Amino acid sequence: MLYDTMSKSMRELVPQEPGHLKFYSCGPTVYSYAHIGNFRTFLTADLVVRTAEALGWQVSYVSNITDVGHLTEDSLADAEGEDKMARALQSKEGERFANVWDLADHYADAFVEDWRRLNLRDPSVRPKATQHMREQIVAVQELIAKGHAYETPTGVYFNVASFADYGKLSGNRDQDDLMRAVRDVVQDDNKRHPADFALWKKDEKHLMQWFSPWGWGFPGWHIECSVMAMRYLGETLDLHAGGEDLRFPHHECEIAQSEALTGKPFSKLWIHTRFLQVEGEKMAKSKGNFFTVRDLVEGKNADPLALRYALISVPYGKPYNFTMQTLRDASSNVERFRLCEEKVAAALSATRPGDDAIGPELDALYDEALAAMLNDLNTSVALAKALEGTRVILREAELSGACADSAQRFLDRINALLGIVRHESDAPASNSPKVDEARIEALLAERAAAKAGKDFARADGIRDQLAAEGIELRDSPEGTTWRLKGVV
RNA sequence: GGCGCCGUACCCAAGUGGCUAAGGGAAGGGUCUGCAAAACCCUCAUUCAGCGGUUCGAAUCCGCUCGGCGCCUCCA
Repeated sequence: MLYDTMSKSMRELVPQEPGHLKFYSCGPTVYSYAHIGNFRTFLTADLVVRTAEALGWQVSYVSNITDVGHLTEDSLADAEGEDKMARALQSKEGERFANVWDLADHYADAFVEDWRRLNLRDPSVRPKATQHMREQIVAVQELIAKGHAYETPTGVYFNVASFADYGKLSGNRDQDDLMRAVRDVVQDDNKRHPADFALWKKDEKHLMQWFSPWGWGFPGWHIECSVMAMRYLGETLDLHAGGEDLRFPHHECEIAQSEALTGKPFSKLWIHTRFLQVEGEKMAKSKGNFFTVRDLVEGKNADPLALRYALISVPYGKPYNFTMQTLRDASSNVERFRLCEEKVAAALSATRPGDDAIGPELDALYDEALAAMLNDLNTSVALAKALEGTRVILREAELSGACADSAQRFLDRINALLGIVRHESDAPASNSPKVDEARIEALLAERAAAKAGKDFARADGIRDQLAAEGIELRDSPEGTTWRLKGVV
């Protein structure tokens, strides 16, 4: 069950081909590092995939990378390269790149790195817009042939008047009304209707350009997703996802193009992830509350799993106010899973005799977590059930071998569903801590000696010293371990 | 002007007609510990922004008021 943005109601997601989900999720434009708001949206897609897989479905999951810098749709076509990527190239961070292509590659690679750090499943296909130029040109030609598009001196435009359903997703049916409200709309006199949108822009000065039947230029923003989605998933998708801002115009335009082309529904269901706010305000660089994944993970030593936990802790359909406190809360929760992993690993090798006292309870909790995810991805409840499971595991003084097997199964299944127990990819889990491990070991040895000699003042002194450096000690009968605490 | 969301304990937050209003964090008490930390156990909303209404019954439905927020051709 998912909340479908098109019908504005809860609808059951039923794949056209039983047990095989065809899913497209709009990816980022790679002109900068992706921020945590971007990732809330991609995390939603990830959870859809994981939930479908938990059901035993096969999932064809396509998530694109937009590596073409698009102009504002209504800007004049002579925009002198003033698109997002060109602007990024001219910015301070962009100076190190030789050209826009290098810039796009760099940020695309960084994006995939962050993606894996946050434990997102790799899509079946991660197509790039620049690698599907021919298909885009062909699609535009077809739209012209079918009378849904026309050429002007500045480009090729989709004729909105030719598609009666335009506005069915966003509710923006009254174009005059829309025009009245929108400020700063630059009119292009060559367009037949203000709402017509570009399929192809003629521009011989653009930093990225391709040759087409209409001369040199570049494709409109919306056409790439239509083309790539249909190329890999067929004419009708089961589900299409994206951020709430994409509902209009991007997805509205995708529908118009795709359905004009095929005469078939473009997607059965649509879901849109609400925007993330930070410290009560919209994220903005000027407000100082703008965070990329690497800002938090590298700059603040945040555990990537904790960040993932925090970002999925509120269901995708609700507004979410991200704060540093939320991240700290998430850290202690993620720590619980880690403790369980250690405890279970130890119990597995100990193979103590005894009954499986916790198996049925854990299985029930997993079922409840899955049921919550099936209910419009209710991550709050799913996470609560997962946490209750850790309590069940941790409250046992000693896990029997049978209990350990059950606990392991629970952790594996929870991790497959929510991705919060352990890292799944080979990507570096976190940055190598900038600490001198040998020195810490030496101090721990000294402290152990001090403790043995009842010199507790010295022992506590060492503990305080390390604590000041963000290193937390834990004494146990087996000895002392240490770990680096995040500084968020 | 159009479309839409939210207001639940100190904080985050689930619950959308009916058993004791999930879960986490913080806080307080206890077990453990040389002392801590971590872990575990216990405590922590007669009440769901306010006011009316519908109903045998509402945090949940309807209306109004107050407060906060998002999207509307750059944006996840």
